[in-house]
Amino acid sequence: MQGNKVSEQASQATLSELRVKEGRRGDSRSGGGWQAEKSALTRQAILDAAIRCFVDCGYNTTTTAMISAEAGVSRGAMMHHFPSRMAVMAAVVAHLHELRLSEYRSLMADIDDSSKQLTRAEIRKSVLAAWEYVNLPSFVAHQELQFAARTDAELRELMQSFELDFEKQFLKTVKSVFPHWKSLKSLQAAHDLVQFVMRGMAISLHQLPDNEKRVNHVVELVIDELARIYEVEGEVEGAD
Amino acid sequence: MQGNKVSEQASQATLSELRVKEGRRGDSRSGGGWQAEKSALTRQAILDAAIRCFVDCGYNTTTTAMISAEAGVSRGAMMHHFPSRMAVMAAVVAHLHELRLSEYRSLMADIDDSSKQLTRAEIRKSVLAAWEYVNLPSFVAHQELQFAARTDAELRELMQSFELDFEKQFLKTVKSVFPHWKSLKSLQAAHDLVQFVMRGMAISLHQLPDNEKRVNHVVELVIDELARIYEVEGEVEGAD
DNA sequence: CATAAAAAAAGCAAGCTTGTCTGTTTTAAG
DNA sequence: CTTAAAACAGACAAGCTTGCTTTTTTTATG
Repeated sequence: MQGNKVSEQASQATLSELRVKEGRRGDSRSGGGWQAEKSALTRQAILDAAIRCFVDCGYNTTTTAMISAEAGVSRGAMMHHFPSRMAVMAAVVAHLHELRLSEYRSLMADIDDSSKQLTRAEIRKSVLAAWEYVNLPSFVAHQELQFAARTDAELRELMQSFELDFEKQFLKTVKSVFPHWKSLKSLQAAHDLVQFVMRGMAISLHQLPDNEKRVNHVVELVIDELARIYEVEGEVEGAD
Repeated sequence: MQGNKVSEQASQATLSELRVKEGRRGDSRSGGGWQAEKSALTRQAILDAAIRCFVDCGYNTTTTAMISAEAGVSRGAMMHHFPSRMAVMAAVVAHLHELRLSEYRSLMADIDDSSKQLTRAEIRKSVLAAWEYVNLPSFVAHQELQFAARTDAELRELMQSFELDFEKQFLKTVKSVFPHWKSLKSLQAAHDLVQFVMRGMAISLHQLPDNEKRVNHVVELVIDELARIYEVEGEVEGAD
């Protein structure tokens, strides 16, 4: 039905390499348990492989065989860790939850915080960070899941709690980066504006011409608008 | 794999009704050819059914059997009109191209045009029209196609020319509604901003809480920004 | 009415995906 | 060394989807 090839051998070797890196036998100086460690290792390999599959082939067309091949493990081994396809998806959802938060925080960490006043340069950095963020594999993979969840009740229910928590943590991160933005209401709206624009661009850019110029122009508009919001409402405490 | 039911009998009867409405036999007073008309009728029924399937079950999980059942025709009949699954998709793409343009123009037609100066009320109307637009079944169905096209080369190539033309017609419509917006460059950017935001909201709103309030707030921000852009650049001819 | 063509309906084989089942290897423990 | 459990590998049947083929019905035409 579809012929997207995932990275052929790029990551097949990863698991093996990690295995030998750990010392192949009897070398369980790691104390606690080499078995558990190995188990966690293949688990991670499967989860990472699933993310790559989502990015390259999409959620629906990703088969269990595809994931196991990409991870470099047999289907049997995979079914041992995850008894069903949906079990893999559930684990991926949880994995992406942490990964995305971590990556976003990392991107936002580059912004000069704790300055007394919020400058336009910092706003710009945060918008560009958001743009980088939606171009990460983790975001694309999550987008595949979220999009599929629209018409997949089981997946939707599975993701629901994670989505809620992510929203909370996401906004929390923004607040910590912009502690001088007083009005929570306007900050929420500004955050939403940025996220909506970024998501819309991330989807549209795949097959549009001149996307770079258009994206840059819209990014500038968003920066302008954020600066305006901050001026008007951001400094006034209890304005809402 | 997934249990979304499309409207059970809502549209099964549609085709039959249309058929009897036309007079069942010998009543070919329509002159030119009842056969061709009937053929076009089932064709339309299949296309409309496919759109409903996309909205309810998504592109990937929509099977040929699903479409034919929803359209109220046998799979054999469907294969007669469209020799393969992808042939149906190609026809749907072409159909949606016209449908979406028509619906968007209809939504934008409510705006008081030909007024000498662009008012904030008109800007508001256009933004709300864009929001209505992305909530139409036609848009959702197209979004399913476009999203699937990211990882489906065949579908992507199929849609490419339509996407380009749609962009052109889309912007053309905007220009005709806002003839007083002088700077084409800023109009393009404003249009992009609105589209990106709307697309982002349309995707996000499916599983977020308080979406209505948040959407409304962001809509207001976009209106503010558009008004600002129009003030700054819109009136100045040849500013770009 | 007869005939050819179009349209519609139904059946069938091939391929793919999932989940389970059985067998083998590796690790931990006595 | 032996044994139990975990991890791994591969094979299998069941179900579904697609596209093709065959048969029947409907329409157009002489």
